Amino acid sequence: MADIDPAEDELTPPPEGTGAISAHMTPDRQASHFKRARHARETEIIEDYVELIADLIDEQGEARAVDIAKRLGVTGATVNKMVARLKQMDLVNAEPYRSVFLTDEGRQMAEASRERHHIVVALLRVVGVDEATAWADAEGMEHRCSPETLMAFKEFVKRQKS
Amino acid sequence: MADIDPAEDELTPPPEGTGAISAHMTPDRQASHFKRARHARETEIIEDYVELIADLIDEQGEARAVDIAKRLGVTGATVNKMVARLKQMDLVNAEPYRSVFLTDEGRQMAEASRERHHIVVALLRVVGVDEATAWADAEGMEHRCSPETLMAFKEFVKRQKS
DNA sequence: TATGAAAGTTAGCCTTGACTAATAATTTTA
DNA sequence: TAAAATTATTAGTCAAGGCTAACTTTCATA
Repeated sequence: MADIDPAEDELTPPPEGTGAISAHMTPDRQASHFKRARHARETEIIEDYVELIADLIDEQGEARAVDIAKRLGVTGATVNKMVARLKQMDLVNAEPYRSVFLTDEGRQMAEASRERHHIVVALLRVVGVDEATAWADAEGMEHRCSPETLMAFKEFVKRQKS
Repeated sequence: MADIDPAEDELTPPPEGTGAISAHMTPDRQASHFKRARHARETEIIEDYVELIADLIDEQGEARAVDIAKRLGVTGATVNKMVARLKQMDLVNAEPYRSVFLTDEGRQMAEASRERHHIVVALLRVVGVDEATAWADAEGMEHRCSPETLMAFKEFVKRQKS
């Protein structure tokens, strides 16, 4: 869990757009995009776990490590370690040999994550991506859309449907 | 650098869609999505470096470690280590204390990556995302779109413009 | 209720991608 | 051309997120 410094605007004047860097881009601004991307990479695994735990609870009443492992395609040991981390972050409650439950904070994260997921799927469907691909691709994309982009997706989907 | 097994279809019948898992989804299929996502996370850093090196070469004639570091927002040491890895992967040519150049393979990857980037930006613009946000978000999203989705984006943008 | 299978835990290892600090090479410039 | 400044390299550290193997606990059932 690292950086992301928000105060990285208003810098040197933008370079003329000869190369691949576009007009509104500066090295520092670009650096902050990459920092954002690194941050997203760090949080998305957490979000995947939390969202999946929510799914399991809603579907089966509880989230067992073995099911988490199965769905994520990782070993039980990995799940165990990760759940410990989630617990430390106060996203889940977990006792040894018992299944995993979400804290309020965890539930909130799961809901948010799930909503983003659905919005991305809806957008993909609207622009012509087939169902299966939409679900597959949304898995990765949902974590990388800013609130602005998600809002735009939502609006756009709504417009298309009317 | 890991797995991704393609042969993960045609499994147990899909569960009834009561919970968050959708009709066409099975644990195994979901697992393969997550495996895909993990794989994407591994490759996207490589792609970011390669694309950036191409940008620098096109803009300034060469890619120096110090510039790569500046734009990526990492230290020189990190760049150094990463360049060594890229070299080992035959994506770049690099000699000690000299700047970095792309191999044919690297150049090819950069072009592909850049094209994806532009398609995603175009799509985002079309659905109403503002320029700056589009560039920022595309940075992360470009690596997570399947060829099918990118094709759909391309088609959709073309349709909207006519 | 004993026991064996299934699930959970723990320890130890590996790779990635970041970092800092120290050192070396190269460039710039006085 | 030397000294100073910049840039590159190397060594060592760290956390994350995987893994396997060995072990313990739980639970279903014979």
